[in-house]
Amino acid sequence: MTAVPVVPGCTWHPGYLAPADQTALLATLRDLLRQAPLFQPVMPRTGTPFSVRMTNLGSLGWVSDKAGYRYQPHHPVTGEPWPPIPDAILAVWDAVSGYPHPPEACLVNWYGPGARMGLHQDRDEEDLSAPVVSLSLGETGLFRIGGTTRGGRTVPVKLASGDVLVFGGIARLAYHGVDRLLPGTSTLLKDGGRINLTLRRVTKPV
DNA sequence: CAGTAGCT
DNA sequence: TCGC
Repeated sequence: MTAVPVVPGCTWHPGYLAPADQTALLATLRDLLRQAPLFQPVMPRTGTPFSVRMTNLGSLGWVSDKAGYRYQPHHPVTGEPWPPIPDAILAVWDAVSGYPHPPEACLVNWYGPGARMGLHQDRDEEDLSAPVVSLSLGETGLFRIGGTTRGGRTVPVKLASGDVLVFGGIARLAYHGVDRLLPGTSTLLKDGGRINLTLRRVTKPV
């Protein structure tokens, strides 16, 4: 498996998932999205909506609303527990994370045309010793990752469908985001757009 | 168009 | 301040 270093602590696995596996995973996701529909998060305090829609799988899911960022065990709209993380996704974590405990959260970010994600840190987890594992499906996203402070150099990565990105260790708190999508770069999603699955360990294992 | 300041 |  190709492992491309991006910045120290961050490794890119281009084409990790074969096209047939991407199609199968997408079918699984579509089924799960019926149980845990996409919702539109908003920024704390201001209520400014995100341009991505999201949902979660796993025992804990990341949400953002006017009260703040947090992990919670239930869907904010339906009140139902998040569906379990499918085995095909857990297998990716097992293969690339180097972490001996399963992820608790699989954040599903759905990028429609024009959606983006400003530079930010993932820092709402209690266990920062586990890496963040990201899996891309659909159109290529212009991803960017830098250091642990704003204002430093950042490195662009074109994350295509099937790519896996891992950032942990010194890169666990790296600023990262998605500038924009490259339209027409994938036919996996009929209407275009991109799905990003982000796997995280939230609590410290007992 | 990338990167950042500055906003509320 | 995971947006603009």
